[in-house]
Amino acid sequence: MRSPEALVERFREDGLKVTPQRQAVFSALHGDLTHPTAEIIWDRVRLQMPTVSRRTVYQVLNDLVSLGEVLVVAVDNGPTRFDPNVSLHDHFVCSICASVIDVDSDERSNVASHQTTLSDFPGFEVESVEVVFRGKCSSCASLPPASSKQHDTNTRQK
Amino acid sequence: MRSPEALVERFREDGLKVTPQRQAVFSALHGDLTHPTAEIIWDRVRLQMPTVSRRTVYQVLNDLVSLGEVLVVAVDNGPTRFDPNVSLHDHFVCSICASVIDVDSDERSNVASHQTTLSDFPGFEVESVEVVFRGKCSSCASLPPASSKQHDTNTRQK
DNA sequence: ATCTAGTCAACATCCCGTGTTGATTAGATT
DNA sequence: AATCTAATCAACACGGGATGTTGACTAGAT
Repeated sequence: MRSPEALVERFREDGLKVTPQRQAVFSALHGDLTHPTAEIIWDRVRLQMPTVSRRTVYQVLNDLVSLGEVLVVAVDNGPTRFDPNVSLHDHFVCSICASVIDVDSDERSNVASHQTTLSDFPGFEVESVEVVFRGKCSSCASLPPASSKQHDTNTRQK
Repeated sequence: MRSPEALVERFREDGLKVTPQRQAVFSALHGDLTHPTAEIIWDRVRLQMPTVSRRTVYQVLNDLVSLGEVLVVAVDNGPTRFDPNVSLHDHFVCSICASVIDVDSDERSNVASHQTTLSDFPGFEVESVEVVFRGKCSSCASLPPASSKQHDTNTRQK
């Protein structure tokens, strides 16, 4: 995602109005590396603009995705997470706290070779490749040394 | 996922009863490479057992996931998809028809090097790595040569 | 034959996201 | 400054997916 200022340009060029609500979403999302949900962004925007509607924030986020300025991170079954970082990178997903962390992949040359593998599938058009690491983040890995239930995949934090 | 017969053993060993409903889910899922949703499995089971409840099918699927016999595929925001193939493989996701296709990855040695990359994150415990390819499957790539809307990311099939 | 886990129906509830409507506000442009 | 029109708002309803609840009943496992 470009800077809020650049997005103002972009929106104007596309004939979209530059409203305070949209700008508030721009700055709420700018530089965020935590892959927030729409609800989180809404909460954040309301701190500065208490009357903004949920609908509008969802709308602006979808607009940003449609423009390719923001990516949707699809790594779990929870609510949609948004990623303003559209440059090439991977993700680590903590199986305990569900946090998503960026992983700069210097080894994308290796992944590129995966694309070669897909040439076994004639007619398929590969547009992107993402690598998802799963496991425990440093916080969750150090927390409960004992009392580890096995296969507790039904547990989900609220 | 093991064979329905082996799962019968497994369930008995774990003190779980081997009911016709559970066995029906076993065979409905066995050898399925299409990553079906719970609703699809429910429909399939009802062909042979019309009175089975939705609740029970969801329950059995969760049981299978908890036992590690079935994996959950988290590649989009739609309903949960189940994968009875627990061996090491990757996925291709069609951005048009949302179908998920297995990709045998002979290059997992490359991906292993990604795990090395994560050593930059002290304290993180990587448990699994998956590669997700996105693009158009052969069917969807050949269908509409013209009339391509740009950035139509809001469109979703029912 | 008994004990108890499973199952069932028929609800309700929750979450996430979107559709609707009609009134109002306020960018963009002239 | 006036106009046109997109955008926003409130206050809803709704939809899909999944789970919780209750109480009665069924049927594995021993």
